Amino acid sequence: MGPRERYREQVRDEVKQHAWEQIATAGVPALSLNAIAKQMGMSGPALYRYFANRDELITALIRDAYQSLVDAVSASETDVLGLAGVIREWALADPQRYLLIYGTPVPGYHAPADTTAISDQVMQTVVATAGGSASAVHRGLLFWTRLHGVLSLELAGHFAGMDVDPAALVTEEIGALADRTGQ
Amino acid sequence: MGPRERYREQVRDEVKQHAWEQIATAGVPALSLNAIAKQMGMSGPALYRYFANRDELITALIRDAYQSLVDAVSASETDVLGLAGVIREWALADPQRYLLIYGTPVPGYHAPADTTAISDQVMQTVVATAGGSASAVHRGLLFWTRLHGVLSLELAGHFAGMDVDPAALVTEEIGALADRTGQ
DNA sequence: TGTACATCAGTGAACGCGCGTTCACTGATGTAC
DNA sequence: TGTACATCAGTGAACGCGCGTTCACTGATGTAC
Repeated sequence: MGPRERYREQVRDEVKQHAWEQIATAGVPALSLNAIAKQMGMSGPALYRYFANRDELITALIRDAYQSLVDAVSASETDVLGLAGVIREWALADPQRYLLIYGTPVPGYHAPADTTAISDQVMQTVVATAGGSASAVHRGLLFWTRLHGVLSLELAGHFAGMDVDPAALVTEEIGALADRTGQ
Repeated sequence: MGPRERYREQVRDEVKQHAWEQIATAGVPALSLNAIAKQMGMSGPALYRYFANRDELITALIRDAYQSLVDAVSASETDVLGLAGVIREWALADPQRYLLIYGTPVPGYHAPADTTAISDQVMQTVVATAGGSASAVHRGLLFWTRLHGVLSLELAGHFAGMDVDPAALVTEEIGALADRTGQ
């Protein structure tokens, strides 16, 4: 990798970093190439050296988000309950990153096929941790729906003023699943 | 209610109807007063007779969505499993209506206090149907997180190509909850 | 029943804004001899 | 080690667009006498 290529990677990373900050502040729809360029002290068109267009930048962010989740999930060798904790921590560490993947889909935007491949990897880890048998696939599915149910309502702020302990809820729901192992 | 007032209501309703169509097509962020006016054969500024600004229109939509859910939920006198079915049907009938309430929140937008009051009504029905005791509140919570877990993943298309029957999942998860009644 | 007046729906022009994206160009940087 | 050339990052101007919103105005509609 020559010096020019290395520089390209650095700038691409910096652009993505600013993109995440924008998403965190005002959501995906407000993500603007011009605004990012301004933040970086560059002119708008300069970014087109690094991303073909706005959609390609969003795609890169989604890919990174999935990859980061796969990494977090692969690195942890625990039981189902531990796995749920890892995923929850990952989501809470950067809510917008979780919501970019599992939040309300942006109408009109279609993720490229290879991101689906990465997301399957997450599911595989879930299934593997849940057991490995045929019914484990089913338990893996329940793992997802239960965790996502608590997590997405928590991140959306729907527990506000309801005296709810989301962490305890996750422990309860996923713990009950773990007890079913071997049934 | 005089004829002018009646006419106002009609136009407001028509505006909201077009707004829902726009949301269904391109999501909330793409909702535009000018575009709605054009669809109705009016000039943009005309809509300001009916809604003070864009945010007030969105608030009206959210209020209507909540109210519609409360109506659907109040009208059905069934058990927990039936209630889950009613809510799921309501969500599937108009996914964007469900997502406007329980989807990824729009950063920067804060719903007025009275919509929170209506959403509490939904929760009350859930709790009442789940039983009525103190632990029923807890079961009501689990009802929500489990149903929302399946439903939101289904609407977001995350079950695509996974050979999943969402209706069966809901039946299984909510059914298991119902069995815990009296514990 | 007919007229006079007040109310209010809707128009068109205008403002300022920021967006994505293209294009021709400058100037710095890396590379090959 | 020094020079010549090709590569490529970044600029500034420009295009067309649609947005939310304000404002002065016209013309129709309902209301009071």
